[in-house]
Amino acid sequence: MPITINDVAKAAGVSKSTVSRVVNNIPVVDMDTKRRVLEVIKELGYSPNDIARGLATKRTGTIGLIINDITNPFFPELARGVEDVMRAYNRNVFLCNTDGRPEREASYIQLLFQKRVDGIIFASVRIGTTDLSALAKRNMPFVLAGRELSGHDADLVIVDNVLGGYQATRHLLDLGHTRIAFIAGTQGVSASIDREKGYLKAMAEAGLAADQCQIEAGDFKQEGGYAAAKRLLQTEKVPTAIFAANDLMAIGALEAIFEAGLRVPEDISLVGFDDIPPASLHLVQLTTVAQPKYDIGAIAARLLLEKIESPQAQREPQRIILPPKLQIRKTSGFAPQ
Amino acid sequence: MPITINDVAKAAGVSKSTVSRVVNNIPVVDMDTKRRVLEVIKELGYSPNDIARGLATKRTGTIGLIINDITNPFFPELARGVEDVMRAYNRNVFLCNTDGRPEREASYIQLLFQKRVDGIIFASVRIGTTDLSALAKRNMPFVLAGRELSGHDADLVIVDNVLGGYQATRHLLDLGHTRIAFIAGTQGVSASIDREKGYLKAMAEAGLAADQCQIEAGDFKQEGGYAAAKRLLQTEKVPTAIFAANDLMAIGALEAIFEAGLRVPEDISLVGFDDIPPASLHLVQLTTVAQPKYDIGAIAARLLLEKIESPQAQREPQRIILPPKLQIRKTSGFAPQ
DNA sequence: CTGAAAGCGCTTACAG
DNA sequence: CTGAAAGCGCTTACAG
Repeated sequence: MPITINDVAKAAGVSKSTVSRVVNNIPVVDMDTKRRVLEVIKELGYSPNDIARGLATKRTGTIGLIINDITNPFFPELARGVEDVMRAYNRNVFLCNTDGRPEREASYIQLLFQKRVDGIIFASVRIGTTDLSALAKRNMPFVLAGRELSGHDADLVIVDNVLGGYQATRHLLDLGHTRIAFIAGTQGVSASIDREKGYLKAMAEAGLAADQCQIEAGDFKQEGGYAAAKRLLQTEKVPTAIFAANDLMAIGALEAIFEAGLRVPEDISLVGFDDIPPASLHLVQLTTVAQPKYDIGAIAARLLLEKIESPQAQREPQRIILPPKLQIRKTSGFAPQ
Repeated sequence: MPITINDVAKAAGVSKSTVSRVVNNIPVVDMDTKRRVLEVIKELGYSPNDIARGLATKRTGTIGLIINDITNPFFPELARGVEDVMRAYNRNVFLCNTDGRPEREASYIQLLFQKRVDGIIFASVRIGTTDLSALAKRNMPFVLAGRELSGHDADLVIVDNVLGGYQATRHLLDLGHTRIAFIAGTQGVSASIDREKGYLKAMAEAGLAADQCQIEAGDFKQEGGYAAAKRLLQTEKVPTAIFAANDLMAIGALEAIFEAGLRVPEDISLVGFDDIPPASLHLVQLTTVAQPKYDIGAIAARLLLEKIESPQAQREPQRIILPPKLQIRKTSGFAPQ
């Protein structure tokens, strides 16, 4: 049996109240008794039961991190960001993969409720409205990371997707391209919509009308990027540059381009978004718009801790918008004549 | 305030004992009262407090997953494996990154104790002996995934590293190579030692004496592979093939080889180990020995659940050895004349 | 500065 | 089949 606060109290000749006070560093207790209790704790190897503490205080020191899939290279860095700050505050984080499936998200939220987590971070997942009201009903603190939630202003931290899309397109325009295609991400997702906005804005500024824009549907996955690029290469006016709404699709597009026997960037330039680790591989060298993935996670974690610490503070939801950073590598070059 | 078992009991006109019984599906309770209680539960939206339950039962339904770094592409799949089976059993998993630092590992173990996890999975981390005795003292169920622990036979699930090393080397020998170098992983780690054993065995079988083997020190990281390959390329007898103890180092080696102006596989063949996602990228196409990463995680999770469910069963520790699979891609070819 | 007591929300023998 | 009671290991007013 693990030893409890009672064992310590008995051995130190004090009440468990005092033991509790020294464990929680409540300054009232006498120097000498504190020392004695501390000694006994060390001697017995006592470590407090956070479950019992959680029942008494209604704080468990745990949070949930809900993501699509840790196997998608966008997420590990973000997860590290949240874990690192949570660890610094002695919090533990539950890893929850939903694969973007609403029923899984709902059941995970339910499970996290039962585990009485102190809060939840939703990273790049779409939250259903029923889930949202469930969160509200329980008064569960949460923050959004990497994706907006239309029609609901929650605390969130994201990159400036419009600006990022603009930067990518601007870069291509500066290289002399005019036939620039855009491969969109999953339909209806704010990240894709905003990157597209940036693309359209840059195109318009360059005097290229909307009907000169080519937008191809994608899904944020490698296969979707591959298929979209394939379609683009079969159009009458093959673009000289492609901006893909994320790196996974850009990598898929790269494959399609090579299969078609074209060179990058001599024949076609390519720009992605995210800067996932494979993008910087020596063999890939993808030009892309980097998101501060680690920071997104870390800042979201700090924001959540704030909300947990001062739940009564009915302050406005915070929207933290981080700057994207164009990372020029080898897949973008001057437009062919 | 969230509603409790007492609220349900009152509303249903029964004692909380019966509510508890229907919640836990204990078959004794009468059909009608069960139905009534179930109705009230639905109506009130009651969900049991797992913290309180945990205090009473000494089971929290949580486990810890201790890994080096989720950002290392080896781990996400393994983590998915454990999470998927834990989710299927309504368990939650705490993600713990240690970066291989012993003090972090120790403090995480401590934290997980306090959270009263039901068990711990250690994936590819070295467990210190003090940590080991702490686990034993607390009677904490644990299993090892992906790495052995010399001098202690715990439950573990790993790939057959000796066989994998043998397969990789054999493949190179079959292609006519004789000057085959090996880039080792972190010193003293069983995975590296065993892969080297497989390498030496294959070399010996081919009649190549130990003094014809070139072994270069590495660290399982990309930079280490890069540096090791650089050194190999500067030796008198540049090898015609390199077997790196993992893919990250193989990718680093690839970079060094290209920088030296050599072609792969025409000038040098390269084989890795693990089959991490970047290895299969169209642009990389690394020949490698695949580990069933997902399965390692999933099987470790099942093993841990077994241990948790029947702690008294003093059965022998189980050693589950999974077969590796040679994945031939584009970085290995016939030896040059 | 310290202790006794109540309470957090469950489970589980023990009676009936 | 059901309920009253004790207990899980803490915290936290409340007295003193």
